[in-house]
Order: sequence, then structure tokens, then C-alpha cells
Amino acid sequence: MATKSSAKKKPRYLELADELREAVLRGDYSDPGDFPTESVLCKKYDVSRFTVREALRKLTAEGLITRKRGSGTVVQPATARAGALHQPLSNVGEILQYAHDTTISFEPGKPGAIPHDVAEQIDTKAKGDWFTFRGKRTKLGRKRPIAVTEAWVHPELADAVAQIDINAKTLFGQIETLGQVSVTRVTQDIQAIKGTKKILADLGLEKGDPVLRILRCYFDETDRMFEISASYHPGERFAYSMHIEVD
Amino acid sequence: MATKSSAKKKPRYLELADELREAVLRGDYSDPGDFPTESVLCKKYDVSRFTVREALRKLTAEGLITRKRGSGTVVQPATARAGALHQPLSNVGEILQYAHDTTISFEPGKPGAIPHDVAEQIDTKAKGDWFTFRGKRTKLGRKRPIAVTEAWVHPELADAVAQIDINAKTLFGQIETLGQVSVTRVTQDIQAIKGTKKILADLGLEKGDPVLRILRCYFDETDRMFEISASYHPGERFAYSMHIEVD
DNA sequence: CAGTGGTCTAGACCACCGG
DNA sequence: CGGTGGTCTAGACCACTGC
Repeated sequence: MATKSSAKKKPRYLELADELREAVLRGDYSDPGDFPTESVLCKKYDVSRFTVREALRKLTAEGLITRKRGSGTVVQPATARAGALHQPLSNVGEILQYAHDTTISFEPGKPGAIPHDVAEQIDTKAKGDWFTFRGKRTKLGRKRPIAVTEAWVHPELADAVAQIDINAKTLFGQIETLGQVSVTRVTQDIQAIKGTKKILADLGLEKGDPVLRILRCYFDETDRMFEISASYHPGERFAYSMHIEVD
Repeated sequence: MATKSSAKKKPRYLELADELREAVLRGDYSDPGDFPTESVLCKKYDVSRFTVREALRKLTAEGLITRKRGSGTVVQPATARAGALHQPLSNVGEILQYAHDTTISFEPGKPGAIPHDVAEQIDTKAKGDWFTFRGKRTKLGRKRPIAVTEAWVHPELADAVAQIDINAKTLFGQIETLGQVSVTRVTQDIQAIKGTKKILADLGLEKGDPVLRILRCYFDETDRMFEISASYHPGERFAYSMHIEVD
């Protein structure tokens, strides 16, 4: 009960990926040639090569490391991630991870319909009174927020909404556990817009400053859209960055 | 010698993926429950389960099939793949999928250094005089362009640049064939910015209108960044949309 | 050349799903 | 319950890199 509640057992390769990711972000392997070879990792963590490779495959997909037959594994230069606020993201897990050293606090609002400017962007019959939330996300040690987020949760999930912890890292993570649904796919729409007064104020921006809006729709296994979120980011201080492997 | 020249030997799992992909697209497994299980595939193709799983992993990443423990593998309905706008961004070809019914014409410019606002965003020692191109992308039947694109090609690729067809769909596709390099990864940075006068004019926008900038870096197999491109899209009329499958 | 990561085999146990 | 896909082991051979 200390940290995690019902902590399901993670596969070994994901644990290993977490450990290695932390080490990389900590700067342990900052010099080229520092990153351990597969065989070293096998011995050090006492796992098979398969497990090591699955973990490294994950880090590769995240863009943290690069691998080359014959030469070895190298971590990607930190500068690529340090510049502005870069958020690598290739799967939903990493949307979560993006909440790494940031904090957010949501406030529930009055249930209502999805606003027009959002509804028109997602072709949908999102009828009914959805539960609303609003929050500001800040990065540790930074003054101005990196995002304002509005979220809407499906009317049928009232039970889950009632138990939501306002200070958790992400809403949909909680919805998953509390509402007994699980995300199977997410759609994202990214657009540059003029912020409303309220959003500009919350982000600490001037009138006319551009805002990046990321609109996400979360679908469960029955393909029901159970959460919609809109995040507004300051254009100058925030870049959404992603990484695509070609195989 | 017929189609491909030096056809290197493909790994078995990629060949298998090709065979299965063809079968799926041919409609062989259109009924749910038709797709063979792993063990069946192992026997049929006389390969180990590892090989089968690698092949299926590829098809999963392409969004062709879905797998669930306990139940099996099913092919995704064609509708999930046909939606022009929501395509999983799992490979480079699909990044430029939005180039589908659009046309672009590039104009070469004077070789020069990478501009500051671009260089600072990508961690790089992109020194030297890169070849520059600039083009407007328009959608058929539309008046105003949906993008202005600037691109820089690595100084060493002079030979390829000399042969570039100014009216092709994408630059990097040509660079690949002409320059004998192949894309292995791409990074993308998406940001909301204020457009410069020139860009606003080209896009048909007013002063103060927000612009979406997509900055891409293309890397070859030696991890050399051989092309950089910056696309500027009108904030109000353009949304970058993507689809993420959860694993 | 020795060592790297890429491919591949033949097993194994497990969590989950359906009947 | 039997069969599915998910995880994992302990081997093997290979293509490629760097020295």
C-alpha cells in the first residue's frame, strides 16, 4: 500500500527497460562506448539474451539508444532531448511516461457537453453530459506551466469518476483501473491555434502567442471513446517530438 | 536483375511477413477466426515460433492484424486501414501519406548553412553548405496551399541533388534512390510558432495567425542526418493526426 | 581477427480466453 | 478445461564492425 496499490507483476524485460532508462537519463552512459553490450547485460542482470534484447528494443523504439551490428549500442545525445521540452512518444505507455517529472492537479467541473471547437475536430456522436476536468501541468523547477489540460470522461463512468484522485499523474491511467476499461488505441490531432484569453493567461502568454493543441481520444477494447482530452502548450517553449524507426 | 538489382538476402521472418501480408490483403483471412495461430504457422512454414512471432510483430506494427492472448490473431477490418486521415505512423512511408492527393513543386535555392531557428531545435553539428529547396504543397481543388516546405540536403549528396526531379512527391524518396542511402529513422518536432512574413504570405494567412511547424530529420543506416525538412502549415486549416496502437 | 548485434531453433512455463 | 499468445531460457550461426 505504500506506493503502488494493486501492482501487477511486470515482465522482467520491462523492469529491465525501466532500470536502463533511468540509468541513461541519469547520464550513466553519457560517453560513447559506455553502454554495456548485450552479453554484459545478460550477466549483470542474470537474464537471457532474449530478455535483454526485448528491453533494448523498447528503449530503441523510444529513441533513447541506437544499435548497430558490429559496433554496439550508443545512447542518443542528450541535447536532442534537452533543448526545449521534448516528449518522445511512440505508444500509449509513453504518453504516461511524459508525466515523468511533471506534476498536475485536476479540478472537476460541471458535467456538460463537449465544446464545439473540440467536437467538430473529432467526427463523433459524443452526446450526453460528460464529466469535465481541468488542470495545469508544471515541470519541477519551472515557473510557468507547460500545459493546460481539459478532459472529458464518458457519462457512463460515473463510479470511476467519483473515486478519482485529483493529484494523480494522468486521468486515463486512473480511469483504466477504476473504471475497469483499458486503452487499446488513441488518436491524436495536433494543431496550432490562437489561445483563448483564459488559456493564454494560464500559460503565461501574451495575446497573439501561438498555442499547440493536442487533442486525444482514448478508446477501450470495445472501441468506445471513453475519454477525450485537450492539452494546450505554449508554442515557443514546447515541442512535441517523436521518433520513428524504419525496419 | 529483373526488378531489384543487388537483392540482398532477406531474413526469413521478413519474407514470411511479406507472404502473410499478401495473403491478408488478398482477403484470405477475411472472416474473423480465419487467421492461423502461431503453432499452425510454425508447421506450415516450417520455422520456429520466434520467426513467426517476428513476422507477426511486423504486421501488428503496420496495423494489419491485432493479437490477443487467449483468443488469437485477427486481421483488422479494411475500414480501419482505409481511413485516409488516421493511419498508424509506424514507418516513414506513412509519414508522408498525407502527400497523397497533393502536389508539390520544389525550387532549388542557393546552398547555405542551416538557419538558426532550425539548427537550435535539432541538436546538431550540421555544418557546411547544404543544398536548399523550397516548395508549396497544394491539395487538388484547393486554392490556398496546405504547406510550405523548406528542405536541406547534406552537402555530400551533390550527385543525387543534381538529378532531382523538381516535381516529385517527396524529396527524401528520390534522395534514397539517387544517393544510394536509405532512411532508417526519422525524428519529428512539432511546434506552434508565429510565421515569418514570407511564410504567412505563401500560406495566405494574416499577421498573427498561428503556424504549425513540423521539423523532420532523416537518418541513414550510418546514422548520418542526410536531410532536414521544415514544413509550415496553416494552424486553422491543418491538423496533424495520428493513431497509436497499444501493445 | 575477436566481439558486436541480428537471426533463428527447440524447448519451457505462464496468464488469459473461450467453450 | 485446452488452446491462445506473452514471456523467457540456453543454446547456435551469421553479417558486420573495428582494430
